[in-house]
Parts: sequence; C-alpha cells; structure tokens
Amino acid sequence: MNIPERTIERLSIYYRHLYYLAQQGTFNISSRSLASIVGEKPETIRKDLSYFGSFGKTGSGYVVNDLKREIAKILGLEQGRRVAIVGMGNLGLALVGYKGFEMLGFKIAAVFDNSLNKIGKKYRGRLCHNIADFSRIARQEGIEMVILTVPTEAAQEITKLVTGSGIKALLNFAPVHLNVPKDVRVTNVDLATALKSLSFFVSRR
Amino acid sequence: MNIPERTIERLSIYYRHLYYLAQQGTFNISSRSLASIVGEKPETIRKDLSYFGSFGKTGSGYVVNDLKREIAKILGLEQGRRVAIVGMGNLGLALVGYKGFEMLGFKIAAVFDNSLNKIGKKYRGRLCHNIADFSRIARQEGIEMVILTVPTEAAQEITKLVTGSGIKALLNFAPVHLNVPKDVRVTNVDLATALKSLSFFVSRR
DNA sequence: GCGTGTGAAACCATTCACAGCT
DNA sequence: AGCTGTGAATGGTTTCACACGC
Repeated sequence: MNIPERTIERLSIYYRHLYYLAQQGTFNISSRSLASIVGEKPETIRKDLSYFGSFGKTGSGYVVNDLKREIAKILGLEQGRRVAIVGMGNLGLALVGYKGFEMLGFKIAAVFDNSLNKIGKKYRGRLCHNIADFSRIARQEGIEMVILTVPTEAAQEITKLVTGSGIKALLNFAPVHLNVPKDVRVTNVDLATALKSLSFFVSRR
Repeated sequence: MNIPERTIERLSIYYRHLYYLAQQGTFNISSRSLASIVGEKPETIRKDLSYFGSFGKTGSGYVVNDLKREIAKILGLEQGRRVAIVGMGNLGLALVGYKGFEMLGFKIAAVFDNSLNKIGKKYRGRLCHNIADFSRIARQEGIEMVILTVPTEAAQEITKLVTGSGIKALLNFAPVHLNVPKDVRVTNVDLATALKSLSFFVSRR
C-alpha cells in the first residue's frame, strides 16, 4: 500500500505528544483526546495508524506506551539515528543545542565546517571537523543523516560531497532546490518561505 | 475561487528564485526553466500563477522582473511587513541574524524575552524588550507578525498574550499545537519532526 | 515551433458513517 | 455506551493534453 506523505509527518507529531503523555504518566488515550492535543481530527489519527496495523482496543483507545513504541518502530527512531550538522553558522549552532533532537532519538554525532576559525573548536562538546574530511568521519561515526546549515552559495557543492559519501537523507535549511541522486531524500526547511506564506494570509484579512 | 495552500507555499519559492534571477540580470524565463530551478513541474507553475492572472507571453515566457513584482503583490510583500521575534534563545538569536528575512521584505522591528539577563541588551542592533510590554511596543512598532521561539512550556501562554494584542499571524517553532482564535493563522516549523519524517524514508530503503 | 493558460482526467488525502468489538 | 478500524464518498491537488497566440 502507498502511505500518504502527510501521514508520516503527522506520525512524528503524534510521537512527540505520546512522549509527553508517557512522561506525565498518562496510561490510556482515545483518538479523540489525542486529536485535541495535536490539533487533528480523531478519524485522521485512526486512519493514519491503520496504514500500519491495529494498535488500539475498541472501547478503551490506545495504551500510550505501546502506541509510542509502535510509532517509533514505524519511523525508525529506535536505533538512535546518527546525524551530522554541516555548517556551524548561527543556525547550525542553534541546532547543535536544540534539545528536541536528542530527546527524540537522534544523536548529533559530528559537526562540520570549512572555516579554519571553527575547525578544531568545540560546540556543545562536539569537535568541529573539516568538511573536507566528511567522508572518512561520516563512515567512522556511522552518520546516516545530514542537517545542512551552510550558506546558499555552498549548498549544492556540499550536497554533492555529502551524497557522494553515501548519505541518503538531508535536512536542508538553505533556500535552494538541491539536485540529488534519485535515491536521496531531501526535506527542505525554508524559514523565509514559511513567513511569506503567512504574509499572504495577513494580506487577505 | 479557492486557492490551494500549496500554491501559496510555492509562490514564495518562485519569488525567491526570481529575486536571484533578477540580480543576475536574467530578463526572460519560461515556466520550464523556472521549474527546473525550483524543482517543480512547468505546468504546476503555470497553474499556480493562473489562479491570480495571466502574467506570461505565449512563445516567450515571463519577464522576470514583472513576474517577481506580481508575486510580491500577491503575497503582500510590498509593504515591508514588520515582524517581532519573541524568545531570544539560541534559535531566536539565529533568526535575528538570518539574512533571508530582511532580503525578502520583512523587517524585524522588535525582539522580546522574559529574562532579565536579556531585556535591555542589544541583539544585532535590536534592543530586547520585556515580553510584558509586548502590547504597547507592538502597537508602537506596527508589528503584524510574530516569530515564536520560546520554550515549549511557555508557548501557549505567550501566544495568548500576543494574540490578545491583536497579532493575527504566528510562525511557531515550539513543538506544540497552539490554540488560537479562529482568525489567527499559525504556521508551525517543527525541526525535530522534519528530521523524523526523513528517518522514515531512511528506514524503508 | 515554442510556450502559455486551462478545462478535464487522474491522483491523493480527508472526512463520513457505520460494522464490530469490549 | 464508548471507541476502533475501514470501505465509500467527498474534497483538494497535480498532471495531462491541447487550443491559442507570438
């Protein structure tokens, strides 16, 4: 079966809130309650889950911990994926310190830059490597995913280097469309674009 | 007519690339060339534009500067919208310095925090105000949109304060669903979620 | 010939509505 | 009674394919 893209995005959101709920000691939850927390409809949640199996109990809803574990399994969060951040500018720096990543099963295993001012320095306890050594260090550290926070002009070139080293998943913060081999997945986070879309809705009021 | 959400998101992306193209002195562009730059299909671009009018010339495509101006008009970018950043943590700090915003017609007119360590300090030349004074200063500065980079626990409360002061557009970086009045628009940027979605695709390879 | 603008078709995602289980 | 799981219906978005203008 073909799973909607949107479903995957939402599963990530469900996961986070189940995580919070588990911390608070909530044991059971219905699709209706979860829906009101995450801002979706109950049937959306049930449908999303139904692509992967039946995790609930009719009459009583879902066991928070079980559902959390199932979603982790679906999203591949169990293994504690190893991530590199490439580009130690303001944004890269903010992301190394972003608690959300580690909390949810990602390990920022290495950081890179091309500037001699930064290489060799430590950022939140992580030694900044020379981007030229990416291939070797990525292999050594078992990096599977890369967060790209480099300047726009450099983004395509560094993408080539990174995908050439076997990385198949990129989270790109540079506001350009990256050309990558077909088997590489890119997710773009475009900060200014998000703001511009909002602007449209301000205009129409 | 009802304009697809996705169309609006893409228009922002077209805009940015038209901006670059104009800088480089490109005069004309076809939907096909633009498509290959932004990573979309030509017919998607033409359809997106068709919701707002006919801006091209059959046979020769679009005049870069004209199309850029039209999209600016559509997205309401002409007025140089005034934006506030609330929360001067790592991420807020990175965003004050993010060139993409100013470049594309947004003015970061004020920044706020609740910490006495930060209030009164300057960040990239902008005085950090006490969040308690939001209402007054937002009015004074003509703030129309808010970028929220506060800790998760504080997000809902601050949202209440901000929307209570008449703000109708929020770009939210806190990983929670914000409850807002119906006439307020929220766009969520969820950094960890983006990474988790990617993880799913790594798993299935 | 090249390229836009656009109805119509195909595709994908959400919502409905209800059978079935506890 | 309460809640899940899911086909069927609806709604939204993308893609196709072609008429028309330069």
